[in-house]
Amino acid sequence: MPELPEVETMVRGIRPALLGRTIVRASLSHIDVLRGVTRPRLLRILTGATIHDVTRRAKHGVIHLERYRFVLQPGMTGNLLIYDRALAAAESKYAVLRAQLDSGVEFVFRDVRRIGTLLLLDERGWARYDAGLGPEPLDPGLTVEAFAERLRHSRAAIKKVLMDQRRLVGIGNIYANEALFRAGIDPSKPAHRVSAEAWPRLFQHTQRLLRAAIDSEGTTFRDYRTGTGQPGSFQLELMVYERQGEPCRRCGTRLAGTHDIDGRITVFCHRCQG
DNA sequence: ACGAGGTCCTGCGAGC
DNA sequence: TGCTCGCAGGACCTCG
Repeated sequence: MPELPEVETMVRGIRPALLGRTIVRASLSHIDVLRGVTRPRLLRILTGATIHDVTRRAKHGVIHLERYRFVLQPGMTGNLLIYDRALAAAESKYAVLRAQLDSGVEFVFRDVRRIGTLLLLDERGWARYDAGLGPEPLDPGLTVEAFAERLRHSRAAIKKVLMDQRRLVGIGNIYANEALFRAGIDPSKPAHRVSAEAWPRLFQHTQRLLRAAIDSEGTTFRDYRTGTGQPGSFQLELMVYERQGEPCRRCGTRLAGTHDIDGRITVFCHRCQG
């Protein structure tokens, strides 16, 4: 489930191969991933386009073309991949978008479940898209005050608020669970009741967690791979996610699992996250 | 304005 | 063995 660290890793992985390259041929196997653009139009614009930059915004990859930004939202099982060889049958089966570069390398958006989406935005569209997203948690300009201010007014559970991309981007279910454990905050606590002294802790642990996960090239359970096809390794460092029923790594208490918040699996330690 | 809940997708594993 | 069903969840939508 690509969240900020996974998308950052994929973008870093594909960037060197894409930078300055021209797309000589493009194909799209399913149109249900497209938003606001038709297949003929997308392929017409991609073909012959030169890639000026590849960046990340929130949990999305952004391929900068001359007049457009091509936004790839991996969703749950989406991958941004570079191949310097022919694809095996199993690899091409789920290759939703394929783009041959003038270097001979192939860029692929692979997505088994196709919850992922593709957007082609002009400058106005990009501005609207960007404005609808919250700040980047690793932006050096983001202060603890601004972080807390954006989250603390909601009456919803802090875990749900932390995952709300309009308030703060990049955090999904895995890192929300992990950040709240590391900060010692009960995931079900309404955000407006989180204590003043807990916000700096949450801010610091969230940043530290995301940086560590990037260093480990993300968390791989099943589908996620780096831009060059390697699994990440942060799954080895998870404290709570996928560990319900197992002992807390800090105090040994049996970790609780619940679907009570936003219908998503929440794992936490009753003792460490009182 | 805000929050809750439904929908899209397919592979996988549990249960019968 | 072979089937059904529930679940995984990011983004987006509608409804209250």
